[in-house]
Amino acid sequence: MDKKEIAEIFNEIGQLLELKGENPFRIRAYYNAARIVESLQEDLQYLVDEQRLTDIKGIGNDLAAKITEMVTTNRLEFYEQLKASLPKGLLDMLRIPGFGPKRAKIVFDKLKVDSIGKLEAACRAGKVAALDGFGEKSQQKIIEGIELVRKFAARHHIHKVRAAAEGVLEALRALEGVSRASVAGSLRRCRETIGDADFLVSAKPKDAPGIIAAFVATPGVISVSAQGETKASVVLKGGIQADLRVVNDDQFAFALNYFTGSKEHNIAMRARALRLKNLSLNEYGFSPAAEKEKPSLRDAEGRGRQSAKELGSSIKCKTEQDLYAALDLDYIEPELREDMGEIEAAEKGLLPKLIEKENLRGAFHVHSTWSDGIETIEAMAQAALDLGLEYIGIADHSKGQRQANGLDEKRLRQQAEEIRRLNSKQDFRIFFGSEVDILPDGSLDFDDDTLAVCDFIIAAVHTSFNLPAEQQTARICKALAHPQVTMLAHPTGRLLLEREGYAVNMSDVIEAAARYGKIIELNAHPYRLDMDWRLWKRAKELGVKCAINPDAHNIDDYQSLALGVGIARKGWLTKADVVNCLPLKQVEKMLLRS
DNA sequence: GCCGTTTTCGGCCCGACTGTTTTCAGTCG
Repeated sequence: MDKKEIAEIFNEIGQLLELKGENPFRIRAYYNAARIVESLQEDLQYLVDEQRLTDIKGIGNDLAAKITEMVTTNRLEFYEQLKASLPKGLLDMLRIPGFGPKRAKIVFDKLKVDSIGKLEAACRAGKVAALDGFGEKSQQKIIEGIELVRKFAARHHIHKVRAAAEGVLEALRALEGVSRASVAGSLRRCRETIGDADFLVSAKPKDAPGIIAAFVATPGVISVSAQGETKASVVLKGGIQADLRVVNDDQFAFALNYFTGSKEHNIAMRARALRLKNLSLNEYGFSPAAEKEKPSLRDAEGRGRQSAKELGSSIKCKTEQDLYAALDLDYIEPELREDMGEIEAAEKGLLPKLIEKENLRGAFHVHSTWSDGIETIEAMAQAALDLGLEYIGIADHSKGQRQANGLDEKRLRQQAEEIRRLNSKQDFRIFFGSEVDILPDGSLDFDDDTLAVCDFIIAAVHTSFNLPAEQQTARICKALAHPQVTMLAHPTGRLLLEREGYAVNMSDVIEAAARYGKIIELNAHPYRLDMDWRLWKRAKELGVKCAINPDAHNIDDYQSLALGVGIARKGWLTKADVVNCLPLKQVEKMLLRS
């Protein structure tokens, strides 16, 4: 079993234990282990062989034994038994919003409901409302939740959520009484996919209800899931869940930090506040750590909450920078907040200076009317110049892409002429490349003499998506070994290709790129946004360079470069890691060398 | 199930909202 499979099993164990009503801390240990294993960089087999699993924080004797069992025998007895003890459909039901393990257990015990289908039938028959702790409203919410699950099963692509969020944020900023407003959550952290869009606003308490009311009435809101005095949840067009919180301005930095997350980063921050300063940290501020038997904050209707707020004012933080400083940490950019080493690095002053959008001086992988682009080379070059870039790399499709009007050897040489002509008459450099198909056996769509016509070659998989992972990986690694290949296009092509059954072992691909000194493209195109940020972190460690490319087929596609930079930041990439941050002269040198 | 300048037990982050309660449990982030 590989890391991903093991992580999935640990996650599932966590859910199953929740359904059984197990100790929540034991459950957390499994979720935690899933995350740790998935992002582990060392080879699992080595760790098992050398019995070093327990050296990893969060993995004790028990989990180490379970990992060892999975690695060596390809199964886990404990998991098999656990799974067999509960009906399979129970896990599915947890995907229904507002319907967690406790309720799943109740409907199963009382009504023998063990699937989403049966749950829906029971709701429609009015049986769920009659249960203790349930009612008409819960029953209706479950029905709506089931509809939502069916309609919008997946997380949303960040391009889509960003576009929807921009309008909402603008509307919030324009509201009477709003002093500061920001997006938060995974949108701010720049995850490739987003579960829901989080918004945070600061305002005087008296203005909060009006702001909430305006938020739920924002154009684009199709339904309201929850509406309180300081918090509301809605569904935006396209099925995007959006949450808003309103806080006082002196709480804004704390709340922004809290709601930006990640959850794991928050937990680490709170633990640090307790350990180092004996302070309790929440979304409103710092407060002295509570005594052992803490008085119930709920009892004294309102007063408890108020006193917590008063205590919170003991250390003021106007900005998140202040907050990190209060915990003796350098400021941590939102993209890094995954509890993947950023806190340790911030403590030691070792955080990298992340790449900025302004650092980009050019972009490779631009298409034109020569293949399937909708603009001429000249128009694409002009648009790039208007954006402040100094160069682009044209890379139209090779002859294998017939449907995309791929260029054969003859047209490729004609295109070389055209680009030479354009370069001679304008003060902007166009590099001449080709997006060459990697054939199923790993060879390239052009012979070496033809490849030599180009300044650079982007190798790309466009066919045989459904090869077994091992074969797919070997195919790509073979192409990377080709001396004339400069970079690899859309290495995972996740969002487009996963649907086609595309599977590739990216760790091997990154290692091959390191071995042969090849560049890996970070494809920022909306349909191809590439590679998990953990993989970019790995690539950086191995010294593999990245090219943030728009895969542009029209002028608007350049806009996605900004998002590409966000993902690169998430992978801890700096200017030095990204080849299109290089000035023109150095790019020329680099391409001539290869 | 993990962890330990309070280490082999007793902790483990914290609060809002909802719907069902008449004092709270469940869920979510």
